[in-house]
Amino acid sequence: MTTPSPVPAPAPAPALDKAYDPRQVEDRIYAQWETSSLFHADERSSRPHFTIVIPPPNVTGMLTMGHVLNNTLQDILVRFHRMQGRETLWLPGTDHAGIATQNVVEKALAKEKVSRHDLGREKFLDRVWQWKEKFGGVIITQLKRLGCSCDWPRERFTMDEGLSRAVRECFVRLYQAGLIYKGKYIINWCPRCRTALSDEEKIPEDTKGNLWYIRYPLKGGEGHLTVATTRPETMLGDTAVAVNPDDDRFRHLVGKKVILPFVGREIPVITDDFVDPTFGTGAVKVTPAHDPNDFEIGRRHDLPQVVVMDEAGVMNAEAGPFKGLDRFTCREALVKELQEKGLLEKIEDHALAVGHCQRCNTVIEPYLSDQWFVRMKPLAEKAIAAVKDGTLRFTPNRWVGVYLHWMENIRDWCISRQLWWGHRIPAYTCGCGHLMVRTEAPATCEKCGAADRITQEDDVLDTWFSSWLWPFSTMGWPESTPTLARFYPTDVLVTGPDIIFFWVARMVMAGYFFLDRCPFHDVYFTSIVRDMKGRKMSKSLGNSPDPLDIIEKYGADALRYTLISLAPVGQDIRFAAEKVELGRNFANKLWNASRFVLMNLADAGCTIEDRTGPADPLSVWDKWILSRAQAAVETVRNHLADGQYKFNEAVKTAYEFIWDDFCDWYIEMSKPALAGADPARKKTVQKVLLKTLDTALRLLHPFMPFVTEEIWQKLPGAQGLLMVAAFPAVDGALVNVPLEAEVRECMDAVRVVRNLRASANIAPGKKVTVRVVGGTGVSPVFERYGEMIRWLAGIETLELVAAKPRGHLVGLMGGTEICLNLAGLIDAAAEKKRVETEIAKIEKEKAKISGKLDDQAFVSKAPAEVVDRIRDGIAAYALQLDKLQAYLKELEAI
RNA sequence: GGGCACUUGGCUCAGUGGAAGAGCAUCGCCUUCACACGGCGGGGGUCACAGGUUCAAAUCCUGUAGUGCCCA
Repeated sequence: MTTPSPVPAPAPAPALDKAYDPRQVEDRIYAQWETSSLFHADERSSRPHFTIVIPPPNVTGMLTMGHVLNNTLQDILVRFHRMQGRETLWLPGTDHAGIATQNVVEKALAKEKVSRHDLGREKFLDRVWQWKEKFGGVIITQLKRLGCSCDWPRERFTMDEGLSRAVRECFVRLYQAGLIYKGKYIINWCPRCRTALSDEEKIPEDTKGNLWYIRYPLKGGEGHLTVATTRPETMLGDTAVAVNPDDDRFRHLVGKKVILPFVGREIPVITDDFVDPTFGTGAVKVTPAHDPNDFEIGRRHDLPQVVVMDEAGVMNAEAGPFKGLDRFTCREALVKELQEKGLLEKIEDHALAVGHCQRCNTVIEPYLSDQWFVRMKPLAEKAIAAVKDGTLRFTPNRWVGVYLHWMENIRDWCISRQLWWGHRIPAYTCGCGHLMVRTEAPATCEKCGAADRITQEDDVLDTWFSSWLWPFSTMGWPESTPTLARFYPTDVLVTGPDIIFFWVARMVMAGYFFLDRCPFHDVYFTSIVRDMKGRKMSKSLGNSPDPLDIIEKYGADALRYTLISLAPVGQDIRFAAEKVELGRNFANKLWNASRFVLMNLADAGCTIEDRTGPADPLSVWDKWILSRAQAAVETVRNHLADGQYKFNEAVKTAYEFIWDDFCDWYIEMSKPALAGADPARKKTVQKVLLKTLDTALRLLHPFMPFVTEEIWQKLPGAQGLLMVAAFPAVDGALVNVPLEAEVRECMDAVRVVRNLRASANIAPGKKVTVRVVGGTGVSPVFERYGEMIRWLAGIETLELVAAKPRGHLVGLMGGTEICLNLAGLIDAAAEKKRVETEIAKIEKEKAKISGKLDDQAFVSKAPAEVVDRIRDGIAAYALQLDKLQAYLKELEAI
């Protein structure tokens, strides 16, 4: 008899619907979680913490498949650690996305036929804020649909007051440290956005262009000097022609002057090491105001800088006859004119990488202008060391190379943007010319004392200038808050490799500079979600399914499961919405297994708190599933450990445990006991079923939180919420490896019989007679576990016999003949064919390994264990062949 | 031009030195009292190609081809 449960018998479990319907569950469960306040991290808690800050999505953004993957991974980690009792903070928020947001609002204004300039800066910003309040942050709601367990009351926005203060503080400190400067340099300019961009925001695209060979007439004489260029329109801004100092072809021209066509300027022929004598003619035009290399040459030779176009990419007065033309129109017109004047020597095809604006894809113009920069080299040192000494770990590890290459060749960061939406640069200039960098606007000029002549910089800062502070600005920095003290540094950053420079690297630098701590110890770089043709998902291609539609159709758990199982570490994913059926089917399988368990628990009187003990007559099958559960728990824990992050392996383990071990085998094994006459046995099985289901639900919860929570709460004895129930730990006492091997043998026996049944087309419900040849001792599993084998294989009579009976189909388990009685009704021809195929297959396998033994080198050098295994294998095959051939002879005799 | 990754059954992908795996698709049987979003069983691959290391290579090395990404 079992020990009576100390807890009063719970009410009979409610019957589950026949199929799982996520739409009836998800919103309700999420509301339950949210109102429980269990997403909230308490900074007063003394438990060890686990912290993740969300990569803040753009406030204009909508949930994409990329977000789904990224945030599901974070949620898995967060839920996994929360269930282990860590004080867990997942800090959410959104990013103000300067250019993107300004573009969106400007587009809306355009419909009213208003430009931002019509409104003026202040009114425009009011409109942006209005827009943000109304439409911004839709993505937050969408993340909730996904099941994300963020600490929502802590949600932050990069433009909110606290973070803006952090940005100003950061700017001032860097300025005071001499790491911020302002100056006239060549920067990347987007003529459509009309702002400067950082090097990282310039996207190079391979383009088929041309190389134009242009003749510059020599001053005061006959002839000309020919230069080759990919951008002829910039010739209007040329202030020199340069050749390599070692190039003898041009030696006689150095120091002479040439006349710049169209504008008539006399420009010198100079020498500079930068010039590659093998490119074009070996002579290059020098345009210091429109090319970064020419800019450097210009500085070395003190050349004038002539800007020939305006901020919109339209040629200005310096362009002479081409004034007022767009830069591309100008190119065409200018080339045509050159041709007519006989100054165009030739045109060659030339492939080159043209920079495009990350936001609007307009061709970037290298442009001379006054901008603010951060000196990066000093910041990079600690960030390099962190990765090299293992303080900071990347998964997959290969991104270390990319990171280090960028860090070690780091260039100064252009941080000013000619936009309105963003953090305005906290620099103030007095009419007297004095510059003041302050976190708050100075009331009077510290130099001349004037109060009414101070103006703030018009420009705003690069959006990433606020994002790089995200891991600590969201926690209240520069104040020293309890949250910061408790939860910084964070643990893991989960993000895409596409923003390794934009964000990851810069966060590391900021973390060290401002807090002298690496902001996280692990970075997990996610896969990129592509369509089935391998193309990146994008709005313009229209190949990105809306995750919300998928959630509506299949459920959030299904989407989470499918994406995770498709995402091996470091590999891109090919995704199609139909694949989510995988996850839906799994959720349904789990639902129905639970339904079965709950239906069979009505009279059990046990709860999930009950353990099986000495009083419970545990069968081999009970012990088997409990042992399998330990294996699954251990594997999942290992796969999710720091530095592993094998999410796909982890979820696969849970899947196989639930589907294969629990559903396909244990549930089937439990049926005889549940229907049997032995109440003690039945009670034990009920306990094991409940226990195993409980473990399975806890194990799977981080991956599929909704369905597991919904089911778990229906389990007898479940108290509170699964999301804070303990994650399973391995119970070593339940691990039984030899027993698992024995059960595997039973399964093999069952499979052999099922196989024979299928080949003879016997209906599943029809019971059969099976005779095992060899009598006692040959195959102990039949003696010991005959009862279960009979049940699982649909056998009425199972006998051990000394000799192979007639009129039976024969199958082999190892060398043991398993014979299915067909009462002589054998389709001899079909059976002969089956056996012949089988023989051929085994012979092929045998031949494959036999060759090895003939090789002396193998026998002498390979480990004995390997050689033995091959020997055993050959012997086993030989035995099987013997039996099958004998059987074949009998068949032929029929 | 340089670097990184990938190339395994029809499709999508696991598998890092010892007898080729999963899911989907496909074929056969079954609407059996958890589940047809299911069960049982089957078929299907000289692991891109060529060399090399090793007793042994899908796995390690070199090269070639193709694909993708990053950098210049």
